[in-house]
Amino acid sequence: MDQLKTINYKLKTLFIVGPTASGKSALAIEVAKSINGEIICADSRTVYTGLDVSTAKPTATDRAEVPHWGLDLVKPDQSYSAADFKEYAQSCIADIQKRGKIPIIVGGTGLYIDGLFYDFKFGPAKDTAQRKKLEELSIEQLLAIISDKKLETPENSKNKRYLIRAIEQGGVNKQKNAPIKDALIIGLAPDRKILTKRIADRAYKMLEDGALKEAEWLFNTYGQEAPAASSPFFKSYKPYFFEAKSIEECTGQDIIKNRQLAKRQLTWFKRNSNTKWFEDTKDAHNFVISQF
RNA sequence: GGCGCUUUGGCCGAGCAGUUAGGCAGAGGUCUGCAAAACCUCGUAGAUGGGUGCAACUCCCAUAGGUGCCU
Repeated sequence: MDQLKTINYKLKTLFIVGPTASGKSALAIEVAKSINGEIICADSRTVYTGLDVSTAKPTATDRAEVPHWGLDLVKPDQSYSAADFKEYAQSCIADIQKRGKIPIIVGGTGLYIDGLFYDFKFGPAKDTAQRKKLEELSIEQLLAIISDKKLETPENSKNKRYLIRAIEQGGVNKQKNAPIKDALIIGLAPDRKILTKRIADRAYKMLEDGALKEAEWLFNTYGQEAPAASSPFFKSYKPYFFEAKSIEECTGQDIIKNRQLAKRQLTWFKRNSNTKWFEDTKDAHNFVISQF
C-alpha cells in the first residue's frame, strides 16, 4: 500500500485501451471529468474529417464536456501514420500537462498506443514513389531484394507490407524501449458475448444516424481507394453502392468485420503486461480515481 | 400418383474408385511510418441401410429429405 502511494502522486498520464465498442470513449469522458483530464484519441479513423458517425467519433456534446484531441486532423484522401500520430500526440501531452491537467490517451489503434507508450523510434518516412514500385513486385522478388541487400527478413515474411517496409528502412526495427514513466494503462474488455451484442447494436445505430450518407460522400468525393475507406464500415457497404447488394447483407458483413477487428485488437493489447484489465466500466472508473 | 434430378464438414462449393480442392464463418497468432490495415497457423466431411470391388465420398439397389416436370 505504501508503495502504491508513492506511485500515486507521480502519475501524469493515463492510457485507456480496448476493442471497438467496448465503451472506452464513454469511460474516458467520465474519468476525465473526475481527474481533470483531457482526451487524446488514438484512433486511426477519427483523424479523418467528414466521417463522424461512420467512425463513431466523439460527438459535439462529448467534446463540449471534455476537450478532445486527435480528431479531424486530415482529409479522407490523405495518409496518416503511427509516426505522425506520435509526434502530434506528444505535443498534445506536453501541452495538457503544462496546463496542469491529465492527458488521457484513449484508443483502439494498438500501434498508435504502443508508439507512445513504448516511445517507439520510427524509421524513415515512406517514399511514396518507391513504395509504389515495390508494391508491384511479388513476395519472392521482395525477398530476393532483402537477401541481396543482406537485410534481416521480417518474421512475417509472407506479408508484402512488412517486406516493403524492411527494404525502405534497411532492416527490421525491433528496438524495444521501456514504457514511458509515470503512466497508468488500463484496458476495457467486456465479456465477449456482450461485446458482440454491442458491436451489432452499434452497426444498426450507425445506419439510423446516417452513416450511409457519409459513405456515399466518401466514395463520390475521394473514391473507393482513399485511405479513410479502408475501415470495416466502408468495405462492408461498398457492395451496396457498387454491386446492388442489400443493406441487410452489408450490415451482416459489417458486424462480422468489426467482431474480427475486436479480436485482433484484444490480441494486440493483451501483449502489454502493464495493462490493468477491467470488464466493467464502473470498476475501471473507480480504480483510475483511486490512482490519480 | 408417374418420370427425372439431387443430398458433401457450421455455411457455400469442386474433383476423384485408392495420395482425401477451395471459399466463408469460427479459433489462435504476428505486428515499430498504410494498423478499423496487412499477414500467418488450425478443419479427413461425404443423408441412412445394404451391395459390388483388394479398395467407395466416388459404382449399384433400397429408404428418407429436398427439388423439377407431368397427370
